[in-house]
Amino acid sequence: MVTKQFKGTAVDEADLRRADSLAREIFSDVANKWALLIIETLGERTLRFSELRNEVEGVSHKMLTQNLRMLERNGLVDRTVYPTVPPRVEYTLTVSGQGLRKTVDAMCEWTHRYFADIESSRRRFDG
Amino acid sequence: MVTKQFKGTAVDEADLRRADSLAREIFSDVANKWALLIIETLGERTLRFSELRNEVEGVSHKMLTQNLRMLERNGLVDRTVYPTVPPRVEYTLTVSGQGLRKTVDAMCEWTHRYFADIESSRRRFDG
DNA sequence: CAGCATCCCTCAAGATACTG
DNA sequence: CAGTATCTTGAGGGATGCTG
Repeated sequence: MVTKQFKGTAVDEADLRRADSLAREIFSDVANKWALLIIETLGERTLRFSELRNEVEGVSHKMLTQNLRMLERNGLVDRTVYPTVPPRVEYTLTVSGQGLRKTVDAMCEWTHRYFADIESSRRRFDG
Repeated sequence: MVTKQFKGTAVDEADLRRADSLAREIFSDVANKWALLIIETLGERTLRFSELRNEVEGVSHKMLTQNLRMLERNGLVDRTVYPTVPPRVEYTLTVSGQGLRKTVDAMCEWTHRYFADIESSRRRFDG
């Protein structure tokens, strides 16, 4: 996230600042619990809204909608509407979404790897 | 994050459920903007509270304290207090903290890699 | 300097209800 | 079924002041 400054070169620093603030904005969008859980749950599958609702433990209708819109806006998920009655809407990760998913997978692996450490650290801290 | 159920084996399902809910709790602690930015900022360095405050763009005194406590509790950062006047407190990532940092690095790389895609996707969506 | 406590307010998020 | 809109609440987070 740290942007090199290239001070004294021809690089326009205003551009760098814009890019940096945009990067932080993307990071803020993506670095939140629900977004990451949705990405992890989607994985390589295609799921309907209601299926996601069931699989993402504890997410409300509203939060799911909001986060899916945000992920769609950033081009991380594709949204396909089938104009049937009742409507059917399917979500799937895009290429960039899959890319992010790999990093979320790594976070999950990290959780399992240090699970015991974390648990004991908590006990030490709390006691 | 998905825990295999091993249905019909000797594995105690209650244990699995406890582990699963703990994993989700850890994930919720860690998967938030400030925690990840702090981890990324610390990197391989050792920083004082005030240095972190300056380097983590936009973080308030209170949020920084809260998140550092949380990270300390989970054993991701070490906190060293030098009993001088005025006091000096230094923070550094632990081994597990470094492990998580690698995944955050990957997220940052992802941001830069898909930066242009995301920007254009946003324009398409907003227009 | 770092941390804690207090106050206060905004906005995030749940509940509910209505539409295509 | 999926999405949007409205209302309401309370927790998140800022500002301030005090302490070791």
